[in-house]
Amino acid sequence: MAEADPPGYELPLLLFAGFRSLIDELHRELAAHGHTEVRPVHGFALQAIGPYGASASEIGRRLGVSKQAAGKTVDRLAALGYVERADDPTDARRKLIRLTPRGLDVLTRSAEIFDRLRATWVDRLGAAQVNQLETSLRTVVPPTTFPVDVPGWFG
Amino acid sequence: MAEADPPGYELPLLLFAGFRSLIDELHRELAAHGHTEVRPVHGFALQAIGPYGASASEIGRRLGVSKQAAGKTVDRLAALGYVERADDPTDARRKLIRLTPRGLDVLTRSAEIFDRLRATWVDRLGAAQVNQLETSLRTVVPPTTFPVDVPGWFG
DNA sequence: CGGTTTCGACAACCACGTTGACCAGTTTAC
DNA sequence: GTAAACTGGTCAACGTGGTTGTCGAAACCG
Repeated sequence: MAEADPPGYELPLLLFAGFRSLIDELHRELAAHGHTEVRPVHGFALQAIGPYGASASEIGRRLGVSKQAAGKTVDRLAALGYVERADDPTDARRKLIRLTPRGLDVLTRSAEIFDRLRATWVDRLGAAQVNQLETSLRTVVPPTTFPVDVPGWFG
Repeated sequence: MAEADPPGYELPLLLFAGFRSLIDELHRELAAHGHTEVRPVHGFALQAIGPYGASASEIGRRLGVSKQAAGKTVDRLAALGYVERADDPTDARRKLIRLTPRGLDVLTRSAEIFDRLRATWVDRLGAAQVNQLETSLRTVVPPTTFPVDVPGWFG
């Protein structure tokens, strides 16, 4: 006979709880390495800036928010010492946002931490299950909302 | 040799994209049924209120936010017509927050929509895969952060 | 009874998003 | 080459969802 399917609302809850547990753990670890002020939103922004820098408008487009919102986030990241603004010699309007060493540090550390976190999932589920989980998700998530285009939808 | 594991950051991104795609679709459908103003946060709050009602402080505790924040959310939900405040005859301090028919409607509709959404995942992945995905997640998410205790972490 | 706790509300504040407006600088079209 | 159109960054006003602190009224408990 048919297996008793759980109610549909459990799926989003589980996805969210899984995501959240990873993000919470990430920020616990980051805080333990001196990055106590950085918040999930900042991580997405730093990722959007990337190693080569970007303009505020570009960041906004990558994140799916207005350039004004991106500008505010850059203000905040600059105040925290994660990025710095530099004039663009080829375009006097543009300000190039670049990661500081501290900003780069949070990015590389995040990558390490995520790798370690994934490894703990492999420990508990096995590599096959984790790969399966990833391929399953990859086939159902609409590619347009991936990889960035993240914030703003919650509030 | 070892299979090439994806970088660790892909896992949270996939989880989030999966969650987000479901929530986005939910709110598209709700909007199509007249619930155009309700936001994801409100859904969690309505769920926390439940069919028997709750006080604002209780809602705050269930959601993991302050009673003041819960009170503001209740204000908004009341303005949108999803809940109403009633005096508690057994405790003159308390105000009982109850779902209006409209509030109940959004909840029952959400349940239907989530069921339908899960069914589309089953169509694309097969029942076994979806069940597998759910059991995998169930084993790795810390039970303390489940099922509620949701908002406030992002901002 | 009196001390402590709890509920709901008010105020001030913060983080992060939105629009609209504006200037300065760059591109494009004629 | 100049005028028009577009683009980048910033300022202002506002909305929403959080926070803490304070407070009076009601309930609980010794």
